[in-house]
Amino acid sequence: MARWEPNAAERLAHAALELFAERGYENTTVIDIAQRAGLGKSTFFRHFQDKREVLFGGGTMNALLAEAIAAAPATAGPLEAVAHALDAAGGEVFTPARREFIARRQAVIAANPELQEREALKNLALIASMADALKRRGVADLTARVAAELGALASTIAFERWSRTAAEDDFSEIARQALDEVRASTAFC
Amino acid sequence: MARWEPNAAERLAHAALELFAERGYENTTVIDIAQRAGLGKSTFFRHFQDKREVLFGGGTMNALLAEAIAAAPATAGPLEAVAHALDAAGGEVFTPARREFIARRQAVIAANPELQEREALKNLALIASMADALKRRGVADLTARVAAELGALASTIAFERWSRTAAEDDFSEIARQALDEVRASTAFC
DNA sequence: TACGGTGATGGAACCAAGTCCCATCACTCG
DNA sequence: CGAGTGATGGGACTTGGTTCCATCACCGTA
Repeated sequence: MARWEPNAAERLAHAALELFAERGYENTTVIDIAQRAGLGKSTFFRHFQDKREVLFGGGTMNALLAEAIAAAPATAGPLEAVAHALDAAGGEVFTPARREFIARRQAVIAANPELQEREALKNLALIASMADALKRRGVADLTARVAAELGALASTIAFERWSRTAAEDDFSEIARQALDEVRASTAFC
Repeated sequence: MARWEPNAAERLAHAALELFAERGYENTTVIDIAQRAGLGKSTFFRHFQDKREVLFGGGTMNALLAEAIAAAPATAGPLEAVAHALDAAGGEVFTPARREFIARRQAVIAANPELQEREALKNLALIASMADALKRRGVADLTARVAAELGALASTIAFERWSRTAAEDDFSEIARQALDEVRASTAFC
């Protein structure tokens, strides 16, 4: 079924992360990445829209969260539905097996403003996606936006904690805890 | 005091907005911008870090909001302090005189993902700046982050409404109203 | 076995963003 | 009037990103 070496995109993403970690994002050329993956520059841009995107390619995250929100029990309030989504993220994306990889990726992003910009935009899209999913459940517009925003904040906080854990803690549990703390904090505002 | 034609940065920003509105961001070259301002490419990059930054240059916003939060009455809670900051923004930045200009700028940004990325990052910095200012008032870390996030959301909503108003409504009032609505919405989460 | 179709690839030519470096020019001060 | 200062102009260069075309590996079919 597979021609040539398969998984070109995956190989490129892997090579890119390696090189970024070794020499930094700025000191790595697209040609460098392609060469390490045994490919050419053209092929790189056939698989990724631009150099940044090679770190953000696996993005089915939006759909995953939206579906999880849609699938939450009808009795669940907005934040409960969001909690459902974070649960799903813990089960499918932020798994113990990927923790190391994701943490290294995050370190690379943290070291480069260009990548932070891309991440910020992806995060906005994620929030919009969650808010839309909530509205489709009949949640009022503004409430949906607030809930999505609070969910994103909880997710960020949970991610910070989870990626620092040495133990193989479950992201879902950490996220639920973070979301509870965030919800409690709104009372003090 | 002034040599040559003064206000090079201002002239460049003005020329850039004109050209972006005329032909779009992507179809405008840095050289085009510089030429319309009567300057050279080198001079453009001497005044702005990159092509995107020409639309975000006037950014003393962070300091403005942080100072307004610091200056809020000691009795004010986190969200009241944030409201104070939005008030200041309405008085210094989102003034009736600049409404038209800012709205056109926003239209250009809305039409281009590259510019949206930059804006998203600036917005993150703004939130961090507000959260820091709140912490310096003794607000608990998490509460500060939540309040800053809610403030940013209120600001975004207020801006959407303000830039669409034909009348010369006061941003501060709209923002206060939006913040109240956001606060109320947290109860339904 | 031979042949054409398909899809992934490689590479060259090209444009624009951004950097570096140096010459130049306008103005100021002694 | 001459030296210093700071903004400018422009050219050479690297890299990101696009476009186009030739190539190559595999597949199905005759």
